[in-house]
Formats: sequence, structure tokens, C-alpha cells
Amino acid sequence: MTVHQHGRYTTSVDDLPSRAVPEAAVGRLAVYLRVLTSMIEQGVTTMSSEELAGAAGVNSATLRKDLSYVGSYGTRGVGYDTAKLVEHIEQLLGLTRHHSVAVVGIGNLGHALANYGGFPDRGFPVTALFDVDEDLVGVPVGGLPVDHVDTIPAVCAEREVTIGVICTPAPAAQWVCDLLVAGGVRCILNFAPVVLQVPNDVEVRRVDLAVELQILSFYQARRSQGRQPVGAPADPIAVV
Amino acid sequence: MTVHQHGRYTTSVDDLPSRAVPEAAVGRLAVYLRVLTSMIEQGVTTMSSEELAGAAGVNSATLRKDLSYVGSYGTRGVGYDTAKLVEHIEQLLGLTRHHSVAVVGIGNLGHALANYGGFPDRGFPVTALFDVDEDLVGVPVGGLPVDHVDTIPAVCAEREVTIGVICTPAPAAQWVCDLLVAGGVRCILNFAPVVLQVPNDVEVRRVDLAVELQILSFYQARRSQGRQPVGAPADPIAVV
DNA sequence: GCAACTTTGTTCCTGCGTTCACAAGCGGCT
DNA sequence: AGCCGCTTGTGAACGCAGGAACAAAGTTGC
Repeated sequence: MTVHQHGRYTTSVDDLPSRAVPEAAVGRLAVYLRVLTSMIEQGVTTMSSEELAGAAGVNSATLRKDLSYVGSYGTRGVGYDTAKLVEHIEQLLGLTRHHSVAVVGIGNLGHALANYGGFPDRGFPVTALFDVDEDLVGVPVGGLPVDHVDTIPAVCAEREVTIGVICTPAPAAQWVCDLLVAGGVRCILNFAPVVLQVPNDVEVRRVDLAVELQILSFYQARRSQGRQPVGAPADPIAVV
Repeated sequence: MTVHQHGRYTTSVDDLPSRAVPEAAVGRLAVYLRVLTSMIEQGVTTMSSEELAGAAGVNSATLRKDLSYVGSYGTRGVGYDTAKLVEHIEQLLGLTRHHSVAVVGIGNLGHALANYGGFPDRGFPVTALFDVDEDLVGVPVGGLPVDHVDTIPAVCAEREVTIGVICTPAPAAQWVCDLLVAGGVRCILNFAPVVLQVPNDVEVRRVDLAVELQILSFYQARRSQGRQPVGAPADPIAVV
């Protein structure tokens, strides 16, 4: 699960072009974006709300409402111009500029993220790596040398890091978070199982793998607890 | 972001003990659980809703309502017995039994998950690893040899895997998913940026790192787009 | 050029989830 | 033993998000 730590709202900054965008809509827009780019690669130039909604796994009415937040860029009777739509969504999501990412905690997960190609491809270049382990400092991971966590404020400020990713053990998370904030980082993605305390102007998103598994466990328990006879799987593979 | 793929509901299975638990509440319960176990380790035997809510980062009223779903195990005027509460939450989440986990796709992320100690510690032992790469098959990762994806149905059925974790590239995700379902897996955690098609009785949760970053990017854009003077950070570090 | 069909954009409405607020209940103190 | 204060549990209100339905708009075919 990912919890938007505090249930804050996407209040419209005064009278800016677009009105307040619901948090859930922002997440879906990112999904539409991926579907759209994928379709464009396949040469699709136009899509109806029905098609796009199907591919993204949402209701078509919801999709149209989401798209109305970015503006009215569809053509009635035809659909949406995929290229134009991508352009406008990217603008709304602030993806026109690149966001420099710093990864803190080069353990298993940190390693994976540092090497993960999906980030730079989507406009999120990883420009800094940090760890406390002196043996790791200086070692290049994914082509980038690891710096010591003590240098976080200075390095983040210098390289204009906008997003910090925390992959440290739980006890170190708050400390690291404070360092990132001191370095001017205002957006944090937290993989540590801790609720971080941050100033109001800092946005934290938490990804908690254990919680995800526990939620799945809950559904599993619910299902087997029901009156389903023990050895009778419902319908084998009825994938659409 | 993590999207519960289809907005299904936690309908109460007829007249079972606990009523329908809202999806969001299930996620929070998992968080309470972690906070509680951590507090127990520190010797705390009793907590008020206010304390626990603060540690979990939620409203105390929300917390009390969440706990009311598991039953009334608090003492008025005192608070909750931490040990008893943990016990009951674990029961509700189905954590009394162990859930065998299979990881598919031993790339960077899969590697990290296979080595991640947090899973077995919390009752989610990783019992199977899969990949298409012939060179990887047989190689032990985190003490467990990798099997070929073709053997997913057989191996999952044999080892009674209840949760499948998909860390493959996007194009392979649906295929792998079908194999897992064929192997009797009914709970899937999907890291691939794809909306999976599954039978009704299969629960899918998606964790999309790129989407998480894009949501953060959105907030960043909103903030800097506002009328904040360029070089004026609000209040440096006013962490509570 | 007109009409009919298609698809968007929006309005309304329903329903869930969160919060507030209060009554019930339990322990400690005198 | 009785009272007081604290904390739980829940009933009610509020607010947001999602879904259905409709009107506006534009295109295509004739």
C-alpha cells in the first residue's frame, strides 16, 4: 500500500489554470500517460475514452472526468489525440522538466533502484547515492559513486535534487529524512516502515511492502474463511 | 502509487464475526500492527488511541473506528492492551498462518526482494524464485535456487504458494500472472507497470514506482508554480 | 448543406470514508 | 464505597470520489 502520509489535498494554488485535482486522479493520470505512450509507439494517434479507460482498467466516466482536470483536449465524435494528450498530462504532472533523484541507503533495494533503468527513461535521472557504510562510499553503483550520508545536505543542494528516495532501515529513516529536507528536498519517497515527521511543505509518499503483503493476506484469509468447500477452486483460468 | 486494481469491496462474507472492513482500514491496521510490535519490544503494555494514532500518523477517531472492526478489545479509561491488540489484528489479517511467497523475475528488484529479510520475519517466507533466463536457473539467490518460469504452476502448487510477486518487465507480466493463477496462487503483488487481467477470485495489488515519482513531481510542480518567491524556503527544519 | 451518429464534457446523485461529538464504562482516589 | 476523570466505542454529519445519464459539439456520409 502507499499511503499519502497525511491526507492533504491538492488544493488549487489560488486561481491557477487547473482547478484542484483529486489525489486519486493524479495517480490515474500517471497510468493513462503510460498507456498512451505505449499506444503511440504502436502508431495509435487517436483513442476514445472507452478504449483508454479499458486499457487503464478504470471506468470511462472516471477517465473523462480525470482528463477534464487537465483541460478539454478531446474532439467530440472522434476521441483524444494521443500525442496532444500526452503533452498536456506531462505538463500537468510537471514532467516537462527533469527531476533529479537521490537514493539513500544502498542495500538490496537501494541497489535495485540505482540500477533500475525505468527512472531515467521517464525523466527521473538518479544523480546521487548515499550510505553510512564507509566501505561503500566511493564505490560506483550503476555508474554513480556512493557518497556519505553526512554530505546529503550539501550534495543535494548542489545537484538540485528534487526527489529523495529513502531505502534505509527503519531506525535511520527519520534522520536521513531530516538531512534531505535540510538539503532542500521537498519530495520524499519512503520505503522504510516508519511514519516520517516533516515540515508542511514537504510531500512524503510511503511504499510499504510488508503492508502490501499483509493486505493480500487479509483477502486470502477472508476467502478461505468463507464457506467455500476446502478443495474446490472456483473457476480455473477464466482470464478474459 | 498502489492501486487496488479493481475497486472491489471487502464485503462481509455473510454473517461472519466481523462486518465489512473498509479497504483503507485494512491498510491502516497493518500499520498499527507494526507500531504495536515495535512498542511491545520497548516494553509498552498499554496504549491509548491518541498515542497509537500519533505514532501511526492518523486521526484518533479513525483509529478507534478501525479497531472497532476487529472487536472491542480496549479498556475505557485505560487504553488498549498492546499484546492483546496485536493478537487480534493478526488474526483478522490472517497472519496466524504463514504465507508462502514466490518471486518471479530475478532482476534487480527480484534480487532485492529475495534477499530482503523483512518478509520471513513477518510471516512471509519466500519459498520459490523464478526466471526465464536459463543462466539463472539453478543459481541460488538468498539461499534459494531459481527455477524456470515454465515450472511455476507445478512448483507453486507443490509448495503451496499463496502470494506471487511479479518483478518481470512489463511485457512478461500477464503471461507470468496466468502461470501463477494456474498454479493456484490467488494473491498477486505486481511491480510491473501493467494492469493485469485476472479471474474474479484473484486479488491483485500493484506497486508502480514510476507513478509514485510522477505524483511527487506533480506536487513539486504545483508548489513551484505557485507564487512562492524563488529562493525562499518556507521554514527550514521545523520537525516536531 | 443537412441530418444522424458518435463521443466528449459536465451535472447530478449516490455511496463510502473520515471526522466530530457524545454517551457509556472502567479505574483510581479519597 | 462512591465519586471523578479519563478513554473507549459509536451514532450522526460532512465532504469527497466515483458512476450514470444527458446535453453540447463535431464529424462523417449522403
